[in-house]
Amino acid sequence: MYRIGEFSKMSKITIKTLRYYDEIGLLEPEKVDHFTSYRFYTTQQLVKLHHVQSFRQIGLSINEIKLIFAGQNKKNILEKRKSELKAELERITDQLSRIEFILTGKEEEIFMNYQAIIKELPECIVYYKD
Amino acid sequence: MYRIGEFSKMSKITIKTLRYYDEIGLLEPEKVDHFTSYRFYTTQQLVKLHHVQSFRQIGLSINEIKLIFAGQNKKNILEKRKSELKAELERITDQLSRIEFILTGKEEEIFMNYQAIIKELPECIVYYKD
DNA sequence: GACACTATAACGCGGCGTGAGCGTCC
DNA sequence: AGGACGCTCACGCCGCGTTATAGTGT
Repeated sequence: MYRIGEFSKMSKITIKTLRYYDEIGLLEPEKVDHFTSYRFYTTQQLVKLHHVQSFRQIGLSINEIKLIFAGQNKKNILEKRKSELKAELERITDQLSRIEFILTGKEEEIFMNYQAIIKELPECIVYYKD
Repeated sequence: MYRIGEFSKMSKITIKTLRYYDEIGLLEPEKVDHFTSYRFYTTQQLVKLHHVQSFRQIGLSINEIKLIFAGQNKKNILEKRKSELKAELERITDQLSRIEFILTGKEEEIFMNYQAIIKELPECIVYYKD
């Protein structure tokens, strides 16, 4: 039985995070002293916490990790995360190309034309598409 | 002069976001009626808001956008964002390979060995590296 | 008077970090 | 008795979305 500080050092998870995981019911200590409210952990929790860490490392939300612990199909959740990551990948490459676009100065020209249009049609529905 | 609802439709930015941008000083309306507190926008704000949108689209934080409007070196901020995106890219490829690792079932074996070690050395410093 | 429009204020989200202000162990 | 350790609130972050409640315009 380890107290929270020692357990924190073993797992390299901050005390605050451990208390948070307890609060939300993700990882509860083996025992809690009724009088002092001190938390006590065992190696069992260490193993589970290690699982939590590896799931966090691939970007699963805490709720998703809870679902896995509750017996939900792990493969489905991982596949879902995989498609999220692919979407993120697209977003990032899109953002990178947009940045390049701006850095090469092409955006300035477009913007100037754009202002010209607005000056020409000050009350028009240039933007208004619905 | 457009009221917030019309301006929202023109820019396709929600009313709530427009009010938020006003509140934090990112984009203030041209005029605010002293009596009714109604906000009034012009095409000038429409142009600026368009800029905000394109900066948001590349993932800049609102503070960074404020800095650009305040005259800070735009190129530096964009380069900084670029390096952040490259870091994100690495994180994503790492997460994807970790997921593949778990999905191919290799992780189970490691985990089982790991539990065996813990059982053999229940009070040892297996995790304790510092 | 109905109904669309506007306003402010306060809370929620995720995953903790950061204090304040206490009690406990050795 | 002092210092390291533990506890429980409660607020901060970011970029808004979501009610709730009330005033304004036509």
